[in-house]
Amino acid sequence: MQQPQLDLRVLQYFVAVAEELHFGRAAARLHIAQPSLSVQIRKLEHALGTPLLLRTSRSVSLTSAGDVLMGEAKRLLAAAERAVSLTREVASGVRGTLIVGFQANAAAELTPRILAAFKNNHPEIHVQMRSFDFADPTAGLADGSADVAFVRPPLPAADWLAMETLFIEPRVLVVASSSRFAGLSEVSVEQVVDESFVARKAPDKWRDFWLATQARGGQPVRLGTQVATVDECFEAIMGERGIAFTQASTQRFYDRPGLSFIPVRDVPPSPLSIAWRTDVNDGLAREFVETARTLAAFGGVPNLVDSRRPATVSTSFQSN
Amino acid sequence: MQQPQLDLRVLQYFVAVAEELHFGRAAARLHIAQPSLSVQIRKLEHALGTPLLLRTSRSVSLTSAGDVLMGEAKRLLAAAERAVSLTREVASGVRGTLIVGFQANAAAELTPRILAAFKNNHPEIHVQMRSFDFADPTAGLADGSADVAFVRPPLPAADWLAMETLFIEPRVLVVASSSRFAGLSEVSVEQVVDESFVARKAPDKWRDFWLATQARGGQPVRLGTQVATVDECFEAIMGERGIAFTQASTQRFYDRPGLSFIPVRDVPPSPLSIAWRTDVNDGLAREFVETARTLAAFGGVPNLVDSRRPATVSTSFQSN
DNA sequence: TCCACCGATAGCCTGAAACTATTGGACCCC
DNA sequence: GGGGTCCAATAGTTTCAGGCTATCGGTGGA
Repeated sequence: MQQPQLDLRVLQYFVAVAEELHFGRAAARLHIAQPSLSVQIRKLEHALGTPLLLRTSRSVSLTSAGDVLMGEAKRLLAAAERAVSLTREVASGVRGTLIVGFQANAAAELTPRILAAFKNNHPEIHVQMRSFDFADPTAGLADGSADVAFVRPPLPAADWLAMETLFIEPRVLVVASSSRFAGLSEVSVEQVVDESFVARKAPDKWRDFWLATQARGGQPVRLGTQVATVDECFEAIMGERGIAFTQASTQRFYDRPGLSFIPVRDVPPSPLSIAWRTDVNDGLAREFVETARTLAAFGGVPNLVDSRRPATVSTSFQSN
Repeated sequence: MQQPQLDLRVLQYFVAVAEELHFGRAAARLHIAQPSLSVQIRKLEHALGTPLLLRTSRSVSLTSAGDVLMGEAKRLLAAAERAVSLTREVASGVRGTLIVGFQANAAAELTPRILAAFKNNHPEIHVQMRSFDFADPTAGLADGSADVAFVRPPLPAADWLAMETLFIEPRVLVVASSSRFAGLSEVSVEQVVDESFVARKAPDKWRDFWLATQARGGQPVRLGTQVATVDECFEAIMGERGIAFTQASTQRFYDRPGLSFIPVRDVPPSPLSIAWRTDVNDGLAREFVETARTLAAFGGVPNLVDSRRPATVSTSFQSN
């Protein structure tokens, strides 16, 4: 993150001038003197490296850049104000908070719909999405830093953990575009058994699931780089430091030049589940789960393994 | 718009501390001295009226308000940066701009889909949505301040104007909840012919369309308040200064306590069209129209008059 | 031609925010 | 339990960004 070299106050000045198209009136509206305003706008233009306003001694008009900036500035200022009041409301307890843990692309296409529906039903609740890296497959539930989470089983069994599968999608192989596998319409695990695999820095059971050790017929895995996040993973793959399996939806969220996604014949699919803690009685979390279940039943995620699967409740791993 | 009393620089300071959970390291990362940082954070907390960080002499942690603010701050900073680069790109001509005029709720549920699809097909183009009040039913096309526009016919005929209907929806009557009409399942124009109507400050033909003068059987209209925007209109209605007709989709976008929407039996429906200028050869505008047409064919707007209507091209008003 | 309008410039002044040095509380370890 | 270390807070100083007033200069209308 760079220094934004942008000052919201100056942005407000600019919006005032852009709306009034008159430095004098804008200055009056801002309760500052006209010369101060002129100077600030000039500085802003200098900082951006482009004129924003065309002035004659009789009129002021916006350049196209100024026009764009005005729109952006208004949105920014509104967002800033919302941020302030949101923070105040959370602080004062007026507004409750639900922290939703997730990894990578969360529940894929379902995520925005679930969030929209939940916010619609609970406008007084602030939903905080929090991303977790591979080290915690429970996406924050384990240490209580999330109230509810989108997770990908298998998770370590724990009696305080409950989850419900929203959908099941196939896994695909990710390779560098330069790889000899790139462009194949399908591969089998056997074909890639001798390749280096990018491994997730995660609990053994989870790491092994993503290395598909079960499907290798006892063949040991050649380990490539270890990674903590999806981005690191794809970075490693593009750098030809290994290949990896991932859920099919990542192709739709992370596709980029240099990567190639190939269906795999004989790797078990990956469920996407919503999980929560059973040892805290969190009504909001339950409502969120309810919303997620409803939306999942609607469908809308492409390329599922079995879209007719009924929603079922299970405690981690095996049924209870 | 209030003064945001928020400084992006300070927000950046806060994010650094929130991420490092250590004033010394954060200060080093920001290239400032630790005491300066402490002071700024304290000021920020004071301005927001709430503690954001819990400090002991051995550790720093986030309060829930701090947690929320961190998320908001990151989004704000990212948005600020995007605003800067967007403005620069537009200024340098790297990024083209398409200005889309609209009124009220634009193309209703279709709007975000059209925008998303267009942005997907033209990631290098910045789409600027610009709202217009009733005074210009062409939503900026007339004076060239929009390249393409969502409009609601009938428009004044003009040979430089072309348009294409995306969908047609019924019109409904809007009244205050306290009105004797509120709660009726349906009304006829005859029933409300003696009421005061909120009139749009607009060209006669357009104003009359929205007063439904054609459907009144020659009865003159009692004019209530004159309004320039939808918000003003609903404000007037809630203040019982008149009632009005509006397109059905407004109910889904502007519904609020104090307003009541009632289907009307015998008022002609309102088409929503995409319009552009024929006297400038704007490829982007044509592409936008194309996208809109395609998405409209998909449907997805509830409660249409005739969803089987084929897309047809016509110059304003009558066919050409 | 003169005047009114309006943005830019010049010069001054104040306060916000940076810096350095130091204090004071908490934990660790012997 | 006392010395050492870590770390945030406080004190006091300095600098400069941004505000102000006064004025200039260019433009268009009367």
